[in-house]
Amino acid sequence: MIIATWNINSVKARLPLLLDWLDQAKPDVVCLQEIKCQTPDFPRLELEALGWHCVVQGQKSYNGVALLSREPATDVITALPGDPSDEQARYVQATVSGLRIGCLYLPNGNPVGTEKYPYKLAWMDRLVTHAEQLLRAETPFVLAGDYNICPTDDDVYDPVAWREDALCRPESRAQFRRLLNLGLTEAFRLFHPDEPHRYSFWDYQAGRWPRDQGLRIDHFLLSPQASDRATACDIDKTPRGWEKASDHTPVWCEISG
DNA sequence: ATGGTTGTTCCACAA
Repeated sequence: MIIATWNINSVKARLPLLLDWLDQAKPDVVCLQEIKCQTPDFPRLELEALGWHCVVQGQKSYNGVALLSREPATDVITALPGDPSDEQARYVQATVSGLRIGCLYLPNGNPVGTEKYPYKLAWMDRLVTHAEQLLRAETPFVLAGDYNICPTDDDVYDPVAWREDALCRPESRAQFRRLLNLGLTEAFRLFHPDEPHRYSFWDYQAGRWPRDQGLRIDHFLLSPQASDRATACDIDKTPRGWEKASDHTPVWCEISG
């Protein structure tokens, strides 16, 4: 079973590229972030006609997440628990073929010094609490998405320039490590322990893509039972080079059984 | 020090 995560930066602007990539990569589950549309405006009919089941949590203008699956999705959750007043569409979760899959779009947190940064850290508090709850069930799960966190300096093209950014600050990285310390495994590093400078995002500005100056911020965190079954994880750079590309490229993980 | 894009919406903001 191939699970992919892709921040597509508007599902409407990116639908042709999404359909091309689904056709050639043939994933079984796709976690999408930044669909940037309200739920009724999601291209559900087009995707269902191609055999996809869709779980969608949209929002006007910003954010928005969706989970596509070849097999039906059950036990759907459309918000991260822990703050009923949070109206930002950043989390959906469903069970597909016995595997529980969370699709998340973690807050960016910039500029640090505004309310955006504490919102990010508080959102990660809630994610830690939610992961603890999932672990108690002792069933395999995957938390996939745009974490807006560079876990280490190896994941940044210029660590000094990015040191104070919300994606790299020590408090952000400490929150990410709390997830690992629960017993979750970061899938890309499991299979690529000695490959610094592998990125999943390249800014549109300043020639970052042609110079390969990127960040690795799209991740898979695996529960112990999911980690046991993981067979591969990699970044598919190809779609970032296409015309009208998203600034993120897909990351995928294979889970056996 | 500067660089200088994209999508959505409205006359900026978020990334």
